[in-house]
Amino acid sequence: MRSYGQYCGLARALDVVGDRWNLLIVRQLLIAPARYRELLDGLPGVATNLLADRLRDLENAGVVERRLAEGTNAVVYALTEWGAGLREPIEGLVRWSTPLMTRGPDGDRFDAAWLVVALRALLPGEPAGRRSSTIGIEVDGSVIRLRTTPGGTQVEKHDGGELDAVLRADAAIVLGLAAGALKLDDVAGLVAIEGDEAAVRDILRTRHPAPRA
Amino acid sequence: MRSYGQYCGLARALDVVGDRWNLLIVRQLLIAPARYRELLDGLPGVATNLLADRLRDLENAGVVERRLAEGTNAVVYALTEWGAGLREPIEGLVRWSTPLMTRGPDGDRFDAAWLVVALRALLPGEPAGRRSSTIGIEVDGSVIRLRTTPGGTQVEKHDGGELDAVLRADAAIVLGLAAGALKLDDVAGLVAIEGDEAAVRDILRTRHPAPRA
DNA sequence: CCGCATCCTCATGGATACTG
DNA sequence: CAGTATCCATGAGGATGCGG
Repeated sequence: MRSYGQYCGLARALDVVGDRWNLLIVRQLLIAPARYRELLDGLPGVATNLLADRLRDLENAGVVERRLAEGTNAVVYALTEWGAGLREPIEGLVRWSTPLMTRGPDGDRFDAAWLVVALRALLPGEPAGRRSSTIGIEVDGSVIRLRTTPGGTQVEKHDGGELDAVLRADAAIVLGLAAGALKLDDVAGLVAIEGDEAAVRDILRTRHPAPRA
Repeated sequence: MRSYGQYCGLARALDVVGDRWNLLIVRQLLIAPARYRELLDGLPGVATNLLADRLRDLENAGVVERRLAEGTNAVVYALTEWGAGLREPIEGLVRWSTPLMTRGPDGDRFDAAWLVVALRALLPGEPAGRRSSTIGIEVDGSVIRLRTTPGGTQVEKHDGGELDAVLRADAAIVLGLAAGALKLDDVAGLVAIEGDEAAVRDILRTRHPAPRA
């Protein structure tokens, strides 16, 4: 990218990550380190030459690093510690975007893994006096796991294990609930809950302040 | 801009503000509402047709609004309430960028007004038990004012009035101090302080956690 | 002057085919 | 699978024009 040529933190940050696709690549790596092919699949619409270019740029800038998967010679892309620091501004953009998400997917593609980033940005408000629980969010067949502890809420892909409850709904409903734009009782017919419903209500209670359109 | 076509908050946010120059325009309007010509001057490198295009885009998206200056028919651009919500992700990017700023302005252009955004992003950590004070930061002939209150720190352009102290240094030093990368005693020869030095040290004490390169 | 609109050139992005 | 190479469409950047 052409540099803005401005001695300003925002301008220099954008010199590094302002190029098209760059922050979406970082989003994918915030979910988990990934192979080239996984990135291609998780970034529908990207051209393969662009992905290769951007990964090189981000590596040279110190945002991304190539690792070798254990034993094999397979390359795995991951964020450096500094690159992982982009989580904060990215979460800020996700919170800011909630008015853009309420109209639903329209024709846009969707990948349930993106919810790992979005729910983490939207859910963990002040850790009110909550009890610990583990609930699953099932969207589009995939399950995201939320683990509530007194310190905050962990959001991960679910890879099996015990769940106190499972909430099943489509993406727009889940995001609306997490952002506080929807109340569980308002969309009762569109949501299925199995297990400890009180734990689900509890986890949806605290959140960051949401912007208004 | 071409939409990413992804039902993801980050992607939709970037559909709105991811285009080149957009976030820098928002930066200028976070400093203060501005006329077209002021934006042109505060955004060195932008082409005038691009600025006009982007302002139209941002207005259609609901980020920016045109106002009429009192009495006159002069157009003033300002952020909507939603647009002002971009302050959080922008401040996150500014904090993330500190490793990029320590090498100083190379040949980059600089405008002291940009410090209003940067210092606000870097300085207000937890409001430790500090006393209230008003200090000026003079960089490049311009003065920024920091008003410390128990609730936090205000950062504004200085338009006259009482100051408890004035710190004079160049931009890289000021940013290094605000980010915590520099200690006042380490750069004593490069900084001039007039007035209540203890108030200056006090205001530089609390800040956000800074990322490492 | 201010607030844009037009025109032109060139760098970048996007889609697809190809290679180690 | 993990990228390169190629070709074409789009958009940025700069100069300039023009009405209020």
